[in-house]
Amino acid sequence: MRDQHSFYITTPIYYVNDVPHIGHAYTTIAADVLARYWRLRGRDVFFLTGLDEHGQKVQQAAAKAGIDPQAHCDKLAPQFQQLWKRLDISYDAFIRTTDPPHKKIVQRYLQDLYDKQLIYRDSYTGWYCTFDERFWTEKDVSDGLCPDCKRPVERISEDNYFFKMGQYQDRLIDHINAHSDFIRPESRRNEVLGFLRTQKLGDLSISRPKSRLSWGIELPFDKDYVTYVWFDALVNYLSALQYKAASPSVDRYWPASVHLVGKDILTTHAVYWSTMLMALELPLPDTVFAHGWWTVDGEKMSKSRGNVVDPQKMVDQFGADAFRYFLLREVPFGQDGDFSQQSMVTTINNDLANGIGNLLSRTLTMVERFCGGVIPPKGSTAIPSLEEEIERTARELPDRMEAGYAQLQFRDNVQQLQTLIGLCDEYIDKAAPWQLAKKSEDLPRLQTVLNTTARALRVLAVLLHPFIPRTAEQLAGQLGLSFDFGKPLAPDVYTWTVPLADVTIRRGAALFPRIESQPQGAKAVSETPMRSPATAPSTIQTAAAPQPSAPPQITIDEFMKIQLKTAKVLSAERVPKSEKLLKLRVSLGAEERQIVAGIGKRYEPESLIGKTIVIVANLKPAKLMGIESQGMVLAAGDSEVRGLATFLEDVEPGTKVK
RNA sequence: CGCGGGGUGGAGCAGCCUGGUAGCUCGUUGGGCUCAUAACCCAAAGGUCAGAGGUUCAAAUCCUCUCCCCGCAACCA
Repeated sequence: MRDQHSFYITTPIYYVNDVPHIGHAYTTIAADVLARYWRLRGRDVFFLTGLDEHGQKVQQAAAKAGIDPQAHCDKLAPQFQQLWKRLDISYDAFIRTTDPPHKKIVQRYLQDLYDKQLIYRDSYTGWYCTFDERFWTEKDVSDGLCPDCKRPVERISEDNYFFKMGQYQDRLIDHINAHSDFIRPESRRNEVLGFLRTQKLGDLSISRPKSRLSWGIELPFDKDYVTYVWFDALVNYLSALQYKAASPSVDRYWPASVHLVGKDILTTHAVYWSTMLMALELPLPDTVFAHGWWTVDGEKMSKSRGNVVDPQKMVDQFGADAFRYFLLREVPFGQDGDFSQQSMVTTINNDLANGIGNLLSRTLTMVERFCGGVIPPKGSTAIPSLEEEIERTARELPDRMEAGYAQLQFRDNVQQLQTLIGLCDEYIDKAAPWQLAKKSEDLPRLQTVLNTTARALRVLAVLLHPFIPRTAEQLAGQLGLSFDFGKPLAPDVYTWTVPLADVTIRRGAALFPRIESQPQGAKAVSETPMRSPATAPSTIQTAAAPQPSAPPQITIDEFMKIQLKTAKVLSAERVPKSEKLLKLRVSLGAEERQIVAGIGKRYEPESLIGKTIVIVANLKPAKLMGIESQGMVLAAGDSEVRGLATFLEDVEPGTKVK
């Protein structure tokens, strides 16, 4: 079992078929900040990230591209690795679930559980969605469509292997209760506890027959099956230690200190992974931390909206450090946040350009001008109260930051640093070194002002490093110091007490130039998701990513099976308790129909009365929230209704439409 | 009565558990300074803390009800 000195942090392994977006970057940057901080403090850090490369979607995409799945993965993997490089992610290992050693280890664990009779075979019947790679219950499926992605589901009955997850329910509840830091933030912990207390935890299917899915890790005890993707993926946290790190690394690093995850995969980690570990008789991680999600300009991020934020673009435009800083400073870690270009620019200008950048700039200029470019020793006091406050703040800062990091409160930590910067600005203004420089008898006071500020900057360089590694190095360098941030810093660097004097500064470019133009919103930078000039010669093969497949062509006969008719809306009202359903009574001339339509978000019921619309007249009736719907209205838009089909002329109700 | 989160100066949030002068960031206005990246400093304006009722010497904070918003679930025939 790992000793307290070591620190093992992980990100989820990202699905290789995904295009990297702000969410991937967020988790990984947060992990990097922690890793960098604890390395500086001398802990034995192991930082793992990587890729999940198995599963149906990879298999399909590869088939489509006409290449081997492994080749497909090899093609896509670099887009993540390149991004991490640009963002200065200091991972210690990058795992890919197609690594042969990983596969072996997964198989070993599977065999182990099978031998202990914790995995058994049973038959299962259900509706299966190929796209989502999951089964749905009868209740979930409507009209043969997957409730999630709306693609057709298939009725599948097959034998599968199940992990006896259910038997660990009580033990898991006890564990969560006994370890207040196990699931964080607290609201998430309550959520999981609520789930475990009120629902019976079932067993977990951990296999897929090869006939359906071949791209996976073969079950060691049945060569006709591969393992279910989560079993494969979660084990990465353990397997990486066995072949990616210096031996004996399981002992050295397990259990993990922090699994960082997005809130969407909390259950998987808190429940599946925990029970798997229990079954394997291994200790559970110290903390599973679920962070929030980003919206973009107030809207959900999605491919169809075209507002996916491309981290590469952000780096091109603002630089890696500014992007890193913004993500962790904008929102308390754990909560959801909104990304907008505007707030990004504001933050960069205020905190980085006008804050730390400007403080360094003004300090160095004065050292140059008044002290010949050499940081002067401390002289006599200039403004005792402020000097004391700066010193006290700087002395307390390391401990406060450490507490913040222990709680993963990045934003608080950043704000602490801003406080010190603000104090220094105030101090400079009030002490007015440019006035002191005019009289030689004020020289000792001038020296104190510049020395105090330089010392604060030294502290800031070190404490800023985890967030903005490259800039921190420049900052130290311009101060005439050289820190090797790759290694643990001598403890005294953190202490205010160490004198700083007679160092020749090396003034350089502005740390963060101010951004003057007010760009047009985040969309401008995100609309071209790929192939920016900077992502360079398309080594990144985007064509291999899954494309929405074109619908098959139909014949005129097939179309004629659909009977479309005009209908006049007689009455309309909302379906109680539904979000978007309207109950319409329509006239088809001879007959009347009741239709339930999901257009209540776009239209008020009253506004529809008297309108002539188009309906599908021969659709099999169905019940929606208990109300029968005898047809369907035609409207533009996919998940979001954009407009209702109607006519320029007055048309008799019941007229055929084709 | 589906589950949960929330409504605090123009914007975004903290404070609420453990009642006692309403705080932060941004923005706005006025002033100062000139070392600095039109940066920095100071000051000011701006809030019936969603609404109503209750408990209390005292309520943003505790209790009850109402209204509204946002997730999730159900629903897009």
